[in-house]
Amino acid sequence: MRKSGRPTMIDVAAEAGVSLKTVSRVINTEPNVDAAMAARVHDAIERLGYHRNALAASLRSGTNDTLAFVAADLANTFYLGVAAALSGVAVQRGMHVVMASSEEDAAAERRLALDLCQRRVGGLILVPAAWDHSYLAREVAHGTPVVFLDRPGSGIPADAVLIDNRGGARAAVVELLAAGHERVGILLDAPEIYTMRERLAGAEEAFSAAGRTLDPALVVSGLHTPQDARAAMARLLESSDPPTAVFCGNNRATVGALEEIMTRDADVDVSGFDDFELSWMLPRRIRIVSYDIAELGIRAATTLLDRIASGGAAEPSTQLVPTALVDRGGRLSVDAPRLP
Amino acid sequence: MRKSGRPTMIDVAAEAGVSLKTVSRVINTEPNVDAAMAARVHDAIERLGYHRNALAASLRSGTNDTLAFVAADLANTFYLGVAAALSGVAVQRGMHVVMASSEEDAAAERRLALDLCQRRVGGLILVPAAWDHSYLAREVAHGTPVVFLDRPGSGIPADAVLIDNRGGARAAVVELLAAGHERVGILLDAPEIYTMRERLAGAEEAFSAAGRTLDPALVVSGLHTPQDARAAMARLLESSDPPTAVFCGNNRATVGALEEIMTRDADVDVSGFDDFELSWMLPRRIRIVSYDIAELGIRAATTLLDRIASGGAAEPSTQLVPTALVDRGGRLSVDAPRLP
DNA sequence: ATGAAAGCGCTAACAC
DNA sequence: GTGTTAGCGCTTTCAT
Repeated sequence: MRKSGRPTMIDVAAEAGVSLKTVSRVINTEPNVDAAMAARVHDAIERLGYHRNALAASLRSGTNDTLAFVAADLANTFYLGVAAALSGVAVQRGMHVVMASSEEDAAAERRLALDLCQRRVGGLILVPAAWDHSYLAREVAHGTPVVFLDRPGSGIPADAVLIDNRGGARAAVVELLAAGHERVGILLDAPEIYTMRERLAGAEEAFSAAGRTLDPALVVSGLHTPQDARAAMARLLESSDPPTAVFCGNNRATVGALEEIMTRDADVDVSGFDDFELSWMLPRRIRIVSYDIAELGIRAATTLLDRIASGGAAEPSTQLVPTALVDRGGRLSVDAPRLP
Repeated sequence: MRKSGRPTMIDVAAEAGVSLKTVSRVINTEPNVDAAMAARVHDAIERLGYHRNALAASLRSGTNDTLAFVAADLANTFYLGVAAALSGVAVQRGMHVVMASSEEDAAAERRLALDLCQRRVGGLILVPAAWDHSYLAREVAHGTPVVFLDRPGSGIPADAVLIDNRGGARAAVVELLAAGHERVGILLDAPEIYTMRERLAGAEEAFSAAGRTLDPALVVSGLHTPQDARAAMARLLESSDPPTAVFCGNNRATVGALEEIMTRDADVDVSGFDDFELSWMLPRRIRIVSYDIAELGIRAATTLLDRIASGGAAEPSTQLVPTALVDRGGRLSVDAPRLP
């Protein structure tokens, strides 16, 4: 019997008067087991309060039913939404999800990712904070598939699930230009961030398509908080030739810009990437490049699970989640999105 | 060498020309290892691209550096905030966090919790969806500590980290009564939810303290979405003797009530439990029972980690995270909270 | 349809 | 200081 700890399969086998292997067969619902024998085993399991040690099973079989999600910032609702969606898909398919946050730090990402591989997770979903991911080459080669989310990775064969950043930004700016705006400000987070570069590129494409060029004086980068964005917006509005419209590269920039604009009651059209909670409650109408956050998580999870199931034969793919330009604010709509 | 898979400690030992145990010592930075030997081992590790198999280590040692967090609803920003805080504390102390969501379903909670115990997680942080947790008695007895979060559990010795629901609600309603409101509506989610019962009890305490009693006609329960709350608010406002103030039991109720009140431009004081994003941006002043979500996660994680470290000797404790009654909306404040 | 034996990769006792 | 020997609890051969 158990010496001090939990009951093991051996204890169950002894209790049921069968062999170890029979217990294993019953627990894993393998075929070719006598019903009466199975019943005896189940009885013994019940009596002993036995629970299978998944660690041991995983060690022996080499399989693992845990996925890992390394986000760039788990405190961000975006990644949290992704995590929830991921988790839902995984649990539905009998797997679990470990989550961790790199806090946008390349070294932390590397440490976490390798640490999770040490735990022999079944696969890795990674929001790149690092530039180069060849440090994962061995893990991928040894059968731990990786899916990049939100930003592309490099250095290893891996699938990627991204947002159509360029297309979404282009559509938003095309609209501003079509509305006759001559001076359009652009507020962005750090250019080191992939999505910011793509969104800026999208804005530039819109200008090119209109046969115009973006005024560098109206592009402000490195805005990390709404406060940064608010200050930047203030400077733009106080300049000699202020913008009449602004495109914001993410929801923090949008909120900051709005705060300044609303405080001044300035006449500036606002368009921004990323929806945010209660955006529909804003007293002023704005346009938002919106997309389905859950869709991102669902696609990443299914892509990873499929690759695990298939053994990783197929070519790495890159999926783009589409965006939509929508109205927010300006009225209290009845079909407001549910507060999570 | 490796037959097909990853290199093992044995491979490293062979490569470095030392024994298995020496490699183990080097990897676990045990004392009493010759520096030169350690260097040789590190070289071999580097050459082979060896990564320790944490599963095997955990199986053998019986310890596990993964914590599990079973939330009631991972799509809720509240639990996500908790999860992020938890995760931060855990990673800081060299542990990982697995997250799962019971979706407020007792059976799902049980399945998930036991499943995670099968994985021999080091400890469990649980938001109870079930009423009875004696199904975990064996796991707790076998050394898997449990901490209940947000709601108390039952049937097992376990720590709990809760919000001061009663105190917060009482303070909010005391204030409404002190402001001279004769008729105060109360909007709540399902009474099956512990926090709702506590918050209602707090409201009742406030009435008692004022020598008054709550009018049952003004208490509406079972409001799960903002839409439900909005409809309930509409009914209250259309009644023959409508309330002049309303206390909302959670942020969904607050948002729904506000939507109806703002649409009608009704003169109703609003006070609600739970802060929410952009609440400061509301065009109308409200009062919010606020608390530090991260604090909840941090306390739960440290409590669990301490219990794991101490072997679980101490008596189970219950901690109450304090609340504060704060102003929201009514103006654009400069010190707006950061958008996550 | 069932069982015996081997071993997954590592750590914990003991030797030396 | 270092090596040798046992297992952790399970799944996987392979035999019966």
